[in-house]
Amino acid sequence: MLERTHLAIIHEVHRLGTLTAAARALNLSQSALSHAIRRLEQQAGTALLYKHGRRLRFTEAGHYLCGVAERLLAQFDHAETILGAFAAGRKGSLRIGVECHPCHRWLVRVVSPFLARWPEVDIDIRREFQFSGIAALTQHDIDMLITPDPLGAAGLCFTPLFGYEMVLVISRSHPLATQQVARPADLTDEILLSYPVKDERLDILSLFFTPAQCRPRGHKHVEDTEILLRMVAAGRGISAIPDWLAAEYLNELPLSTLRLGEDGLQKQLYIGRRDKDRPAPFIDCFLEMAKDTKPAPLRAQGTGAVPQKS
Amino acid sequence: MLERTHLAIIHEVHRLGTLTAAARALNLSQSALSHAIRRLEQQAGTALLYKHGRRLRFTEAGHYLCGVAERLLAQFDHAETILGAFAAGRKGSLRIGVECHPCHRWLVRVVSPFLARWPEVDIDIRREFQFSGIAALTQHDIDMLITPDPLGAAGLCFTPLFGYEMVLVISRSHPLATQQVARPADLTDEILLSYPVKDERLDILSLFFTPAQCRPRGHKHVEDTEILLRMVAAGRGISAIPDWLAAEYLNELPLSTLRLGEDGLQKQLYIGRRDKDRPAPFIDCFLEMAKDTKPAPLRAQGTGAVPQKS
DNA sequence: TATAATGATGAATTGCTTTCATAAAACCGC
DNA sequence: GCGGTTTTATGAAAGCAATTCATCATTATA
Repeated sequence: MLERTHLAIIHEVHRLGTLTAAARALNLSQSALSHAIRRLEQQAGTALLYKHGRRLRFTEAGHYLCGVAERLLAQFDHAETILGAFAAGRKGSLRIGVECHPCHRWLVRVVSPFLARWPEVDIDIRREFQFSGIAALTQHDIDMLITPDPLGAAGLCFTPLFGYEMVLVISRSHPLATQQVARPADLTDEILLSYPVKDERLDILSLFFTPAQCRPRGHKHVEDTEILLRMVAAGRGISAIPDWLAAEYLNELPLSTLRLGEDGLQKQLYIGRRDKDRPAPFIDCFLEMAKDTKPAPLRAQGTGAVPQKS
Repeated sequence: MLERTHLAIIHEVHRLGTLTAAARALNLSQSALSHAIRRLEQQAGTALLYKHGRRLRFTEAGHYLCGVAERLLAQFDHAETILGAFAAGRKGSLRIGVECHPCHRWLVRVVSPFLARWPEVDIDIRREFQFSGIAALTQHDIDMLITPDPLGAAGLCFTPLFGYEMVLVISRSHPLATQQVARPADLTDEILLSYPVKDERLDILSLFFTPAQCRPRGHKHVEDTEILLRMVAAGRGISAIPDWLAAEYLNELPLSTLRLGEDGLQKQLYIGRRDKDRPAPFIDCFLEMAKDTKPAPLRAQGTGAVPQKS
């Protein structure tokens, strides 16, 4: 069986011209090389080298193998370099799951500088999970989960990123736009626009409407934030989004924000990972960068909700 | 050091899912694989596999190595196949030296069918040698030499291919065109046209003029047979070429051929090789095909020389 | 022609790989 | 939940293949 050592021997003999020199270069005895080549020749069934004077020359088969050696040895070396990068924690991939739909905008602000700092790390962002984000994390489908709902599961740990408030967005021409606070009963005649997520994962339903035992008149799913907010601005529905996300659109679109209930709908974003993951420097770094990247808070405005400390 | 066996193990574990199955496939014990992987991981400084339930899953580094394995193992397999072809004598290269300029036309008639029969054999034809063709053969610069002058040298052997006669070619309108035989003294006023070869290697000089102690009025070198013969046909000189080569042009060009001296200038073409060369089937085959490819003899014609038995 | 350099070879040794025996963990069916 | 089964991990012993050592043969060099 052709082995890497054989290729190394062939290569060095070709490079240095003599067995003796090649042996020195490989920290082996001349005898070892002679034996090794002989064995290889017997296995291959063809000569690779022949004596010419007191030096060695390559047969055709030997020359061929020489070319193979050059190519393969380079690939071995490269593979070991990459493996070294893995070992040093420079290289890797980070599959990030996001359970919070509007977080995408914030996430790209973390990812861009991260990619610049860790050129050998690949990032993959996933938003769809077969069961839940937590399950995907435990099953090693993803390496990190960004979620507002840190459901405990064995072997996972969650780090808080920042707090925010879910606010109601309505058209600026909406009758309620003059109020500061919205109550469930005020909204029973509205159409709720939300990301395409199961009802139980929509805070405005589970934490606002349901406790008050009422619900909006209708509910439609919209995939894209921009489109969702334009529909709200056009008076075709209401929605609940994080305050910092609303902040980004208040100048662009005729929107107003209202607090959801007296105390507001306070949330916290978490980043979760597996406890036992080998501590890769770039993972820690991603965490640091994520923690340091706070979204711009919602500026207080006439008809808007008061922003929360984050 | 990353070895082929490591790659094979990684590959089989990936393919079959469990160490036990991979061990069976590799005719090794499960323990051997476990130890081998552990060693590799320690050397690499990074985990490659981790337990997930009672099975194994790949880490990122492991996955990377898996890709490396797939590529490298394929290359190893391919290299061994090629080596097998060398061993079986299907593959190789044949560097053929030609010391007889006009033989090129004959040689292509041998080479074309040979290449079709031995698709894995490369042929390289060389006509220029640093010293001589014989030297090139002994020094392994070429593997075969086609020459009319089998100068003995230790370790070489020559096989006769066919006999031929060097004939004088002159323009059909030349005064001598009516004769059958040319004598040196008849040609002292002519311009000799020859291939660009040293004088001592020109038979018409060393075997025809020099013994008669005379020489042609002038001597010019022409590289290309076609051009050389067109110049002869135009009356701008005379030349000596093999009878079978002349035969090919007698219909196309207004040429006449004359015997050089009473007995003609008889030659024999040989193919030489090194004694100790491993007997590659394709080399023997080339020899057979060369022996079987006789050039078309010169048809007897009114003003031409009588063709020799070959 | 003596000398140095190089490769080849056989026997002894070394060292790595493999196996064996066994433990530990995890899944499966009842 | 609890044996039974499947799978990996591990330490010690065994086996085997690669390496070395000592030496010879050959060839180039001064």
